[in-house]
Amino acid sequence: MEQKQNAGGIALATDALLDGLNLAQRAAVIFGIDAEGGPVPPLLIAAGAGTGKTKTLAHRVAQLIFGGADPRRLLLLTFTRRAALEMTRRAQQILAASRRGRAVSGAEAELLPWSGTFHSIGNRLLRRHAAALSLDPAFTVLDRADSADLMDLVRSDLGLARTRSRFPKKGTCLAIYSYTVNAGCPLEETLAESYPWCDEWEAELKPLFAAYVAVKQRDSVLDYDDLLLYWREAVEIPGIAKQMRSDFDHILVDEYQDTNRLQAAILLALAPDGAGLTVVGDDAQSIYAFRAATVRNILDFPDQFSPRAAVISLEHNYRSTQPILDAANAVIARAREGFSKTLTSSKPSAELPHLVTVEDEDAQAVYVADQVLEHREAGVDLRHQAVLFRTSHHSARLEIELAGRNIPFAKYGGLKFIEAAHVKDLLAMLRWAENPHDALAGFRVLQLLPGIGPASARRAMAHLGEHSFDFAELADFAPPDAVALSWPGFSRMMGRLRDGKTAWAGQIGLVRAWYQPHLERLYDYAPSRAADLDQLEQIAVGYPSRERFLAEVTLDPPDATGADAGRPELDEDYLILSTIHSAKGQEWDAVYVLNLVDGCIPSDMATDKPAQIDEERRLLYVAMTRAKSICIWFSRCGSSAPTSIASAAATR
DNA sequence: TTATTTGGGCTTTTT
DNA sequence: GCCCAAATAA
Repeated sequence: MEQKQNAGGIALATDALLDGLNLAQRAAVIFGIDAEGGPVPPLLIAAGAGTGKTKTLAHRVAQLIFGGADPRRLLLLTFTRRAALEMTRRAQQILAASRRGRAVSGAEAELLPWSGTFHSIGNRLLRRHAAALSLDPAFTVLDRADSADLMDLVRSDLGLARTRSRFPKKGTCLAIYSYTVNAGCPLEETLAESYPWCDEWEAELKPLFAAYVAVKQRDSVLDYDDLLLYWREAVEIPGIAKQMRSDFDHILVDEYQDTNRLQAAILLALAPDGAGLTVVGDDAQSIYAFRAATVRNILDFPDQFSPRAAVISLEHNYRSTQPILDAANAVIARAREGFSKTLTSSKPSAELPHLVTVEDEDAQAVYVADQVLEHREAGVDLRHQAVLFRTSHHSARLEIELAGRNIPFAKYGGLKFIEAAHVKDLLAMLRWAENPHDALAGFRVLQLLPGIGPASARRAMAHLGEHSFDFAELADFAPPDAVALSWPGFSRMMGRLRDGKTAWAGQIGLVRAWYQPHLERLYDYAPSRAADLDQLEQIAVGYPSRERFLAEVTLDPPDATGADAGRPELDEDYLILSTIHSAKGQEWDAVYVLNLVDGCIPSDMATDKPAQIDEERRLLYVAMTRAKSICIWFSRCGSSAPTSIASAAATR
């Protein structure tokens, strides 16, 4: 039994912590952590698919804490909140298993209070430092759809609504803007590189984006990109940077291959010499270039520091059988750049992955459904099987087939619960109450009243602005005659949300009581929509304040399917349908990959440049490496171009 | 000024 | 099949 002493004389039970890890994993867990609690040099863990990345990172966290690190001064940045929770859970388990848990968990305080996505951590830090950044600490956060709506409002204000030919739609405008911000790439270049069909609108887009930024500032609203932008701005202010650096002793970043330049800049500012910084990722799984993620971050990481940062590779795969890995390796081997590594498995198998050629989508849907049922008969639960596809609508035909056969399923990566109109209505009321300057929220809320359209809504907001955004003053606004009867009830309700006497716990009830008749008037299927709002209310009671609830729900929306919110009909076994992007980090016994057809994978929109083809290749690689023992791809009769990714897989 | 209808047009992936 | 702008009705 190996024992070390740290400065405080506490024994480090190293063996217990390293139990069940292979050599490379152990090396990654203990790298640079000495018994004296001295500075820990920067480290890159290049972890291939299924190599125990989460386990290794969780052990490293535990090791740090054992070594004396304060878990409250540990920053853990993950790609989703699900990943953050998983990491915390496992670190806690490891600590408990080594009978030292009480030393760190204290009361019921969360083990790692600073774990989450870049965006949610940014949100919290910005509120903390709001004053120094001249930010309103009550700022509200716009989700993707809200941001697009705001872009649309600004566009009509600028008179860009009626143009000779079709102007890019709001979502496209936002995507372009977002890319320029996250990649730090000039508009002209962004258009030429990624949005060539919008090239002719450069002269209009420029003022549009400038106005969009100005309105966000005027209204104290931040979009997703702002959370990163302001954060970077904050770390460029010496006083704030110093504070933030001294708040965290260690920073661990998961899925580093999918971070963008802005995120890398923030990290570098927080840890200029790399001390305490650990990043984990797999360049072969970089699939978010469209969101300005750049694989350069992970490829260039070691050279950011002097001396160079250490790199430890994990190449032993515990998930898939060797034949599946052979096929996956063959796919990725054709990529042009990357740390080369070859995954090996400890699970030999005679069962080869299958490439099934079908006549058309109907045949594909029938075949998948047959196979799913067959595997269930053989003992593989539906929840251990997943169907993966490139774009959300690729599963449409299959969904019909599954419904027809009564096979329960849950779909990830499709519509989010939060995007439903009635949910947005309710959230807009709360958001407006939180931040009366949030004109977008106000605009939406006001138009819920029958008889109030864009023009009256604008007037009402102007009235509010003239009276220092005091909601009590809404009572004095003279609405159109048609609204005269319903106005007092409305203004009273909004006023109570901000009068300080109505506790957060009661606010949703207040809002819902007012909203119910409007819900029934505006939408079909009111009862099922009301049920959604029940669910939202359930989620809301878990948060201590309106501000926390609003931020969390927009930064980490629950799924439409309610899979983890526990809808009763989904408690039983169900099949997983998911986009490949949303399948990241997950694994299933059986995986079916739809539409290995030129135009689908690779997407017909991503074949212009070799770099895009490479990303499609990595996407297929991610899909294939989700499978533990059964992997079935679907190709189409008469579509096997020799250069296509499909043929690389088929050579197996 | 608001509410509803009609017809043309269509780049995916998500924090 | 959904989004969006323009036309029409109240």
